[in-house]
Amino acid sequence: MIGARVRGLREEKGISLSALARLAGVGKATLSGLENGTRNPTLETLYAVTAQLGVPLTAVLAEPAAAPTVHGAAVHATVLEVFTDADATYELYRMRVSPGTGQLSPAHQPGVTEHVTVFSGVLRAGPADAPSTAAAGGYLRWDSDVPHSYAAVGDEEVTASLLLRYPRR
Amino acid sequence: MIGARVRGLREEKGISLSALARLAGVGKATLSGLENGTRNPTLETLYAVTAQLGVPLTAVLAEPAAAPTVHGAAVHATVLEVFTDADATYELYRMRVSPGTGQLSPAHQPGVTEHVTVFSGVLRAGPADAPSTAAAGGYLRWDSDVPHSYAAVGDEEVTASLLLRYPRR
DNA sequence: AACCACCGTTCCGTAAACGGAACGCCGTGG
DNA sequence: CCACGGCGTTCCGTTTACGGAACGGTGGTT
Repeated sequence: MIGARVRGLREEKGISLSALARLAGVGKATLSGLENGTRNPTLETLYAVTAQLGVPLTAVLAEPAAAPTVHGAAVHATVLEVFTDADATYELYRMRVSPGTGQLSPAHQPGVTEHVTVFSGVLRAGPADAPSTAAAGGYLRWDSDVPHSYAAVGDEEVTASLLLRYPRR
Repeated sequence: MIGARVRGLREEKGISLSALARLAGVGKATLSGLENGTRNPTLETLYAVTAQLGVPLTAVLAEPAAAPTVHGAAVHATVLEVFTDADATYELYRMRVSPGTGQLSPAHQPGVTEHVTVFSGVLRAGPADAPSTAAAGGYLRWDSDVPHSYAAVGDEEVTASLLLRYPRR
């Protein structure tokens, strides 16, 4: 599954397995085995690869505790970073919302807030009974202790960053 | 360096190397080598150990030093992601601001905007002549075509995400 | 003292992750 | 048509991370 993430990131960059192996200074056999999950890579190997992909190691490591990716009818989100401090835990996602049907998410714990900055497209999101709208460069924030919705306005896919803040209990 | 973190976490728990190795199901030689940095562990090994320590893998992984970073007197930022679409280019940073002296950044091109979500601490930032303040969970946004400043309020380090938006010219 | 339990390191044979080279496959072009 | 280059996979010899067993050191008990 970490192999799938590496492969996904690589294909997103439009670069071949051979080229990435060359750039990262690892054997093609190594990278092939890593992507296919038939090897158990060392940190050194994994770091060489992720560094060339321009992402932190954490971007490809599955977190059993927190939901690494959130899938839904319209929303696809991948974790960029998880951060914990004395007061709260933060999860930073890269989010895509497909045009068409929206998506409804159930309520989180009280105190949880969501913060969205829109990269491209127009997003309508927030509490299910009172969503707001933001275009590229815009920002939305809401308390997510009630059911909330996400939807792309128009027929363009929305790209955004989503920050989830879980206060310490 | 990752070995030092593992050792620190283990000693924090007041548990011996032998005991942790037994719990995690790895050899004492393996754990010893890992803590002393004389081995280059596989993911499997590292995960077995961190799981017994009760921390996520990310807790012991050093921040990727090879990632592009922007340094300043008080601000330290690393790129998480760069994204380009038809209208603009976005750069998403993880940012830390040290307490004490603030930092002044020169103006960017007209139309460039900055968006900050604070993770921890209290940040005062924005146009140099009219900065705003935000605490953990707060959000700031400003047009950065004028000189702008960043400063930590109080003596706690600020952690935040910074999104820079460069409209297409 | 001797004994014991446990500590962390080192030694060593085995298992496996490594890189390089070969392989088959597929578009391009002479 | 058949080279040719680049692709991803597989084969294979080398390197090295692995666990078990020894080792010396330390503190507690009799």
